[in-house]
Amino acid sequence: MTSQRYNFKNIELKWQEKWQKSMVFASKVDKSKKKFYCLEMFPYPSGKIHMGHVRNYTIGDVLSRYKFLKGFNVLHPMGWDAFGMPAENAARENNLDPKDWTNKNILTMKEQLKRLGLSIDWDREISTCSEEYYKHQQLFFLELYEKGLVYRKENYVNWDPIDQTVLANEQVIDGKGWRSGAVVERKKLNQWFFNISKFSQELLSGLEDLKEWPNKVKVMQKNWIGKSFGCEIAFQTEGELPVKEIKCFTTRPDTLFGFSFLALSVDHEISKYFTEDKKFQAFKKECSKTGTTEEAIAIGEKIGFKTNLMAINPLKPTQKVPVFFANFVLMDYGFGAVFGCPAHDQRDFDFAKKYNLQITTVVAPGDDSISFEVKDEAYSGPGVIINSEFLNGLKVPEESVIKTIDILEEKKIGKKKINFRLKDWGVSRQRYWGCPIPIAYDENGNVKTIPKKDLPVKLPENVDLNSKGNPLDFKNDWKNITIDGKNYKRETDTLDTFVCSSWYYLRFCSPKENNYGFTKEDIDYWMPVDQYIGGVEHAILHLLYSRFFMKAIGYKNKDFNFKEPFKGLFTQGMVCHETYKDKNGKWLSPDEIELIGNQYQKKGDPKNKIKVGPSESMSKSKKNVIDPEYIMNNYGADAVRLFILSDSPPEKDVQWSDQGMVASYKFLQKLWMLHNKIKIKIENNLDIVNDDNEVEKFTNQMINKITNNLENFSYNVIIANIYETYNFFNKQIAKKINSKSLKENYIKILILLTPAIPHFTSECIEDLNILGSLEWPETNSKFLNEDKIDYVVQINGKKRAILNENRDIDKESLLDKIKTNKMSEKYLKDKTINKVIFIKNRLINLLLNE
RNA sequence: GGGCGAAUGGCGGAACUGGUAGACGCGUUGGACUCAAAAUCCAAUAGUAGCAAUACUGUGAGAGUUCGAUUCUCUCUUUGCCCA
Repeated sequence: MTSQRYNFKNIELKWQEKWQKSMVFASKVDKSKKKFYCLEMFPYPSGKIHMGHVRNYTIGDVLSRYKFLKGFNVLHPMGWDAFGMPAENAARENNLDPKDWTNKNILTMKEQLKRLGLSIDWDREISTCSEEYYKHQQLFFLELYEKGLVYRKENYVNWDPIDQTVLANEQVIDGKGWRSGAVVERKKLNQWFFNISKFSQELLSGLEDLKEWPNKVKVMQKNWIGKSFGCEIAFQTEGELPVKEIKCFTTRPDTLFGFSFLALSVDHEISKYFTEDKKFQAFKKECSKTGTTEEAIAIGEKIGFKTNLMAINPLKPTQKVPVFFANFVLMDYGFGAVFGCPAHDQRDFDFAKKYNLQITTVVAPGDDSISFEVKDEAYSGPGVIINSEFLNGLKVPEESVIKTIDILEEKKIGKKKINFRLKDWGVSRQRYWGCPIPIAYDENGNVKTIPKKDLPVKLPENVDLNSKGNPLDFKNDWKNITIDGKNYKRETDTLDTFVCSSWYYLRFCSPKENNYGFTKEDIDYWMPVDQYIGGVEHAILHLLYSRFFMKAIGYKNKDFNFKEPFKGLFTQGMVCHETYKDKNGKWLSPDEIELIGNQYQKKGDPKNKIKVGPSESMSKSKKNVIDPEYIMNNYGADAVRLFILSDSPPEKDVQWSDQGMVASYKFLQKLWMLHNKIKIKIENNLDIVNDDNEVEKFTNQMINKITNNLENFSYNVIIANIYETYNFFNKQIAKKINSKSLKENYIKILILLTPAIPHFTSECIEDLNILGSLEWPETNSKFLNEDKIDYVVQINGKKRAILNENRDIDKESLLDKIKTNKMSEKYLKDKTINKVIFIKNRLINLLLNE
């Protein structure tokens, strides 16, 4: 006798053990079957899983299980993005080894993920901090170096002068170090770069082939790559310095008659003539205080340092304008020099106002505004060129830019040029907990690659994490090496963790291959990833870097036969919760408060009234988190899966609701009761009725609905479909019903529910003694179309009646039916029908003469 | 400032290529069971008027296309995200 209560604790554990033992989710290359590679972004092992993980992996699991039941050979792996700063910080705070901290977290989180009942092939588990993983990455680094895609150059970093360490952008808060509070300086360091900009055009064009990517992600990448069409102009200069010309890149050569100054980056090569100039050095230091982001430059005050050089307007040689160094010009855009046209660029406008430079309007908004003059702010919109001699009248922007470039080329003043905003990828991190770079330097600082046979370069253990700066710098026994009898010092920077995540999807195809990161046979079969699922926060960097990595590996590699790693991309929304602050403005977590009447107060402290804030993405800092482990222990994995899928479409944010969670739990209990009732009817062969196809019809319609909703990622609607199914069967079961048909269709229904609530349906199927493998049910189209249809009858476009009539009825017959219906008395009496609009099997609209 | 979305009951959200707006869930209300409560079950639930059948209004605001618009076009408002 089945128990009346659904005991999720025993049942979920039982099935998780069964799945693991029988290795149902183990995947191997099988060319006779169609493959499906489903990948969710792998987690950072921060300690415990959070609701965001639950949502991400539940979505992926629904898809994997569906494809599995559809007969695909599914690859659904999981691993750990295990290098990175939090481990180093946590280890320092708790006096631990980052490795131990990380591995402990991995064990915890793996258990939690298993507890969710995911259909993961755990045999393919990888961890990026293991030598088995990063040794291949070091080999890739050397290969890319050989192909000329890796190079070293000096670049600015955020430098914390107290901690003597390099800070990541997110560690700089209001211009100060997050830990020390010291004012952050810009400092130049030698760093390694991946030449991603070499592929700018390819990365841009490749977006067009990504048909199954959300458009917004493609737009974001496109903007990030930032292709602009413009012109390179060499300005002749006069002055006391031995400088004859300065090259600029501009997208607005058409505003050249509005030229009023030339601005250089403080790192421009001309700055070498100012190394002795104390005022310039002070100015340069001042510039280093403003951030390097484009936004900081746009908001910050524009300051300049006037040189004694004058630049000549190539289109109007009588005009000579001053040359400045300015803080808003960056060396890595164009040539580190821009020409200033204050009337039509707000940045230039602000600068010109400050230094009292000429502002000449050269674009007017329309033909009728030739006398237009820029006054309080720059005008950057469309219009026509004015005040520009032979350029006058050109339409901005569609003809002005191109025609001006033609003229400049003809006069041999400028050259057409395409510029990309995308900069090369700096991969050096002055950190311990990362993949070592397989490079050493001789005593003169020359680069020596570590011989491939000596890989991996292992990350040393027992380092002193409390030292200032990068601990590897102080690890002399590791740092000093000899290669072929010569002494070298190792590179002590480690690789950006984005490198690790740029190829992990390949490693999942060949997780145990020892000689190389993957085998060709494996990736030829499994790649590309058919569906990649993760947060939109990775829309730019991670996805762009991964696409680059694919191209870099394929570069000069004839064997390589695919270009894009992720065929389909799905970006899921976040899990949100209200925020709570107590009377002192301190954040409180949901379990620290209680509702008394209409007012929240702190538990055990009735005087402490709580202010409820808006719902925001769950975050530790705001304490608005719900612990998945607590939820799983109290309600079970299937109930959490059901809830997390139910309330919002997966691509949108979902609002956590305790009531919704409880409702999902209760629903499973109800579903279990229903199962028991159905089971009794089936087993006892009750109610043998011959003429009963209601159940069959409903089931077939539901197969159709759920299948379509699965294909469209409408997972929230699937949950509604499950509720509908319950409501239907719960009504049917009270009636006399054909047991044989009930059994056949109920099994199909259980399969339909499996992607969402796999433990539950597995238990039900076993409970009915159904043996053998299960397949996704096919729709019998004969049940999809009802024999009778509710026809909407509209009079002058307004719904007036619904007639239940035969399918495929023709216009005239339907009209006859209407005329004999009682409604005609009310609406059609004394009126003439002017026109009839008839949509087959749907609607009829009668237009009357009033 | 630019780009891309979004706006539907008290709430989360459904609605295939324009064709019955509000599926499904939450909440609320009423009822059953109970000494009572919880749990469970049943019913109602966009608004207005009406005992009711029913009628009118209604998908952020305004216009347009159409026999017909939540859906398509334009303008505006609010809001989210990304870039600046």
